[in-house]
Amino acid sequence: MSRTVLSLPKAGRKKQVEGFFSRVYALVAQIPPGKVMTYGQIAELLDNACSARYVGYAMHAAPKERGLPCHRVINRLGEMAPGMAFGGAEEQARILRAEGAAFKKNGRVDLALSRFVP
DNA sequence: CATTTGACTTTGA
DNA sequence: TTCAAAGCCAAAT
Repeated sequence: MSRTVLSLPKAGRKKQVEGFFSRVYALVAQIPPGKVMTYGQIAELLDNACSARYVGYAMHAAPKERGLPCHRVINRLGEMAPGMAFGGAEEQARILRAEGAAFKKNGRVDLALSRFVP
């Protein structure tokens, strides 16, 4: 099977793993509650030195223990991670709504209002 | 060092 | 908004 999950830096690993992932973590950690950011937005803030694809990938490898509000990071459509990254898209939407994020009738986040702009 | 893959984005229809 | 295809960059094997 193709694990290819790029295994995120394990806690027991050496230092200096902080390459691209930690950078995303730091940025996501700066997202205030009630606000969300798109992968492309983060990628752009990272000096465009990376592709939006990898930004989301950093989330996939982002350990929740790190206190990383990955649930505030969504795609440009205002949708969250497919499948179950947080327990379900509905659960995810509920969390963002609890933080005060603006939601559209479509059930998606209103990026026009909840987009975090540094 | 080359290949593969991916929580995305953009453009066109 | 949705569907489809291409582009993109970085890390793992």
